[in-house]
Amino acid sequence: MTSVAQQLDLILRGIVEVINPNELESRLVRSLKEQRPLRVKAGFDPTAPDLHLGHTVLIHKLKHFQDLGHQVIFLIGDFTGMIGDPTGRSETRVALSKEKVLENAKTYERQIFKILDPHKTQVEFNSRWMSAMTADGLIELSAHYTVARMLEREDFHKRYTEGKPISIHEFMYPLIQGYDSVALKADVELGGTDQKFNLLMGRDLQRDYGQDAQVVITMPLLEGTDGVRKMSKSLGNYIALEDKPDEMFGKVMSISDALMQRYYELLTTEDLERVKTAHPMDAKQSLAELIVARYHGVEAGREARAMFQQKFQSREFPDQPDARVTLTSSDVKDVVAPSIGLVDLVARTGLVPSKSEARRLIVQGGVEINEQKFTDANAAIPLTAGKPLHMRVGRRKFAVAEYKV
RNA sequence: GGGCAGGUACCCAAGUGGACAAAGGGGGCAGACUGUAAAUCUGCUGCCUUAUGGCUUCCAAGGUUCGAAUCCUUGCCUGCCCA
Repeated sequence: MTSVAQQLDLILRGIVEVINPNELESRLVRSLKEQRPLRVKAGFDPTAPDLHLGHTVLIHKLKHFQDLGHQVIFLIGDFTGMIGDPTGRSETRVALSKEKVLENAKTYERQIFKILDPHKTQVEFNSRWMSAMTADGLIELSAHYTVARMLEREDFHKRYTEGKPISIHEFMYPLIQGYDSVALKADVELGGTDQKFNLLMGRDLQRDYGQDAQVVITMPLLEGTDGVRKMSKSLGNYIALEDKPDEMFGKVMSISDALMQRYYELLTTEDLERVKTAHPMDAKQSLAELIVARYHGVEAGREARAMFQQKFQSREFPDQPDARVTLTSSDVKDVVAPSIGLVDLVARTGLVPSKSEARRLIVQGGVEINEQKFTDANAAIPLTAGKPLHMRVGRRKFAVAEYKV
């Protein structure tokens, strides 16, 4: 086994905070002495099995522990996911069926095992112990914490002072997350900096339940593609692990140079000094290729890069368009001189949500056919069998429309 | 349980009987500029058959009115104060 100093070196890389560092060290010492791996836990929401790069900051840290021989626990908060939406607002979270939860879990595994070793990872669901808990147990659990302390949590505090609604059950979130640590006898819990309150709850509860308090390690939140707000699905600024290679590549390329540095720092082990001296665009392409390769394979990474260069740097029509449309004689008015309205043609590609949107796009100069810009929405496009139309729809979408008699 | 204030488009937020598909901001999309960058500037941003056109929107359901996001009634939801 690796020495404590070496372990700390890897564990502390890239983290924001350890609570508390001395405890971490003594646990590692004990673990080494007793030949007992630490139980390292990180929890994930079951409703969004669509993992994105933001999540991987945490998963990579789990991987570090795993590589050091510790027991990694990937906890799926299916029970917490079932009781409601913590951010309040109007959208009530739909309760997930057992089948759906299992399905989501499968999806999770498919994604996390691109990073973690499936044979060494313990996947848990908190419904395992929470569903079995009686109302008595829940009341007892709630008695371990006070409302005043609950309101210390930043978002609760903010909402409370701003007069925004907070439902009672939202208080159960941190409580249950903390109790998960009790149930799992966690030695370490990892989470984003925004999870600090919930992570500390685990420490308090473990002490109350007669266990050693877990060590808490917080990781930075990765900014989304907008470069400002944290990466999240609901903000739409995310790069999902299961994004198609081209899409993933494109999203990475659209980030700012400053953000690129950040991505290199948190998502790779590349030398940051070398990145700074490289041409920003080359560096960005290399980053994009690296990330695509990690989740789709080396070959896919190379292809995505080539495709990108073709599509956007050389402005060539891609080998694989985003949509293909086949038109037949039933789509045209006059079979002798077949043609189709431009708005209809664009709408038919399915690359715009409505005909109004198609019209707007055309008027604003966002549509090209065979490298010629068309801005008259009412234009009729003549069709010839065997001569497919190569269309650019918006900035980054391409379609091929073919007329067949 | 009582009193008060609210519920407007993806989000925030104006509007308090007709000129409202509804100000403004954010976000998004497009154009220019570029390195598909970012920043900046400009435009667009409910839907539909050609549009000086039609249709559906302002929590929900009724009602008043020639006409309602705007007034009335009931219901649902939220916050504050009192119990």
